[in-house]
Amino acid sequence: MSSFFKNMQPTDSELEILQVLWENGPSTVRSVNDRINERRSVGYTTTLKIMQIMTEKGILSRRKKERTHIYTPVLKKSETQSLLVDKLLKNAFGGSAGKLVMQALGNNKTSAEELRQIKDIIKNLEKKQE
Amino acid sequence: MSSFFKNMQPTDSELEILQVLWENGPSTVRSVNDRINERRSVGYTTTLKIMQIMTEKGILSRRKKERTHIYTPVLKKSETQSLLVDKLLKNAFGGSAGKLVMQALGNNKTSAEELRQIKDIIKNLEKKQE
DNA sequence: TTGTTATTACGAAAATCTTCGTATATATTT
DNA sequence: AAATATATACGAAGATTTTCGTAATAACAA
Repeated sequence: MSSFFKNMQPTDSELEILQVLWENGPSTVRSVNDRINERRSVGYTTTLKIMQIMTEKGILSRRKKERTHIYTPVLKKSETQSLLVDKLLKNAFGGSAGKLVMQALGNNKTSAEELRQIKDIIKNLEKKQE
Repeated sequence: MSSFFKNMQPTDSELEILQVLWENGPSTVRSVNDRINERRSVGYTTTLKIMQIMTEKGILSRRKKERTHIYTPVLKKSETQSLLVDKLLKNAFGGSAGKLVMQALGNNKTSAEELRQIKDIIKNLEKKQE
């Protein structure tokens, strides 16, 4: 991943928008704003402004499609998630992924399927450590 | 945990200070600032100000000890970590702890000991699910 | 063509964060 | 007691975030 993004730290509002784009794919401001308004009330121009700023920052890109713009996240979902996890790890868990994992597993319900997947990952990691 | 703290979202600077307090126990501004200055240069009054604001917000408490103040985090380390994990979970992983865990384990080196502990946790969770 | 609607651009206000300078108070030292 | 050192309080500047209102632009409809 380009080192340019190492310092990307989306704000809460920006993350809210990214989530919509991850779920729905490339979208117009209108569409994103409608989606957000299902949960809380925000003006159209507010969402527009934040998406414009995100574009300036390089978090989103856009292309003209007839009279509107279609916005797309520059980084893949997993890349952004990775940056966020790394940041939390560094800022609150002294870099220990294990501690973070235990906290996440302990406080939340995780499906049997996911638990199985996690066990596979651990198995692979242990194999590497030998 | 009191619902009062559900919205506590320490900023990066605040988290930096919390980390020092977690590691060193209740401390003076001087001591925290010295610790931070081992890694980056910040003025004493900057640290003082942030710790004063954190006290106003209820993130820290303080007591007078002779001529200085001793600051202490109001929440335990694990409680704050839990809040931060929950927030990241909600904001970036659609609530799926499994996805977060996989991301954290995949991108980072975790000690054999920690992997063992995580397996224990999973074992217990699976037991509960049956 | 003239009015209506949907979209983007621009600018600005309010809130918060980060930083530090200066003033004040309280010890400590000479 | 006067000078020095240390700590807190206060305020303010600059940056960023969040929120909208208003204006300009472009498409569409009557």
